Amino acid sequence: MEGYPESTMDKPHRYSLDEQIGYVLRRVTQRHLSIFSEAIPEVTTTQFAVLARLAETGPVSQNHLGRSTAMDAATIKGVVDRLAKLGLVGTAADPDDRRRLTVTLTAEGAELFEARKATALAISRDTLAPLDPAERSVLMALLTRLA
Amino acid sequence: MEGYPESTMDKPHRYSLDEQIGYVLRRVTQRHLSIFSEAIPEVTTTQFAVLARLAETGPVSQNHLGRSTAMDAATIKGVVDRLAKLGLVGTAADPDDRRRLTVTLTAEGAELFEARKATALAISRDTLAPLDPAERSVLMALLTRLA
DNA sequence: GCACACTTGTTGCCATACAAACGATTTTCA
DNA sequence: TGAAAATCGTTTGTATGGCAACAAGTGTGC
Repeated sequence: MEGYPESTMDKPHRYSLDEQIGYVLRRVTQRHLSIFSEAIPEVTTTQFAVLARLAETGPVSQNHLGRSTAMDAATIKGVVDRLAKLGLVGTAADPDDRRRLTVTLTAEGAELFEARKATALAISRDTLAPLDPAERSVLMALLTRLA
Repeated sequence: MEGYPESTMDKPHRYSLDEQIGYVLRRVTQRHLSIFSEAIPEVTTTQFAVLARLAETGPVSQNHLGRSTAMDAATIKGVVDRLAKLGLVGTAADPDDRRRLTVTLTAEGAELFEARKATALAISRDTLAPLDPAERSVLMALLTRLA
């Protein structure tokens, strides 16, 4: 029971919303999404994540793509559908496994990703702008351990 | 380095999705939401945030409540509607300003909040569990500066 | 006193996010 | 081999979260 003043026994448990990790995470995420959509209006953050992963790994099944981008099967389906409608990815049946749907980056998708890559990196920097370089490293290291 | 000039020099700009702040934030948030819904299935994180704020400040207008919990006017309406359906908050017209809708914590709402307060604090601790106390303080301080 | 600007709440649309249920297919193993 | 288990994609339902447009009410300046 070490390290938590204000709790553990029979104390009143003051609850300060503004100091809760979940609330702070939500606000930081909101700010980041705002910066992103301002700089890259063509696609959303999750859509861009899918493009980035496809550019990294090449064609993969839809389910596998979802797992590698931290998306539920239902969620990745919606994202892929919208990217397909935008012409940025294509889908094809897998001849070896008829359950599988292989997702591929189209030429337009690859082009858009390459064209916005530098901007996306700038967005990450802008999100972390209030911190100095050393603090950014610390934050990223700590956050990564919570993921 | 102002603006988003496509690329400062002509560097290749490697883009690693897993090292981007937005992606890490999303994954940490997912883990937190999972811990929360497991421990407090009755309401969602945003709904609990509204209960907490109401418990702190007493009755307020719906719009003001939204601003003080970082929610869009459209979002806070949905949250209040669902909390009202659960009987945890009540709404009443403001006699002085007929546009205003005053939101109040009901007895059940106040009771639920008091009963789950300690659990909610435990959820915050669980989310930060992979870090030691000193690291938790650093993370919260840095994150707060990004909000 | 009155046009104009602002605020408040509402609605609709789109995009995640997850749970649950389902059909089709593939794999496993008794 | 053949039934059970696992996987894959889909659909539905619920809940955020943002944007845009809107009506109604309030306030201000002239």
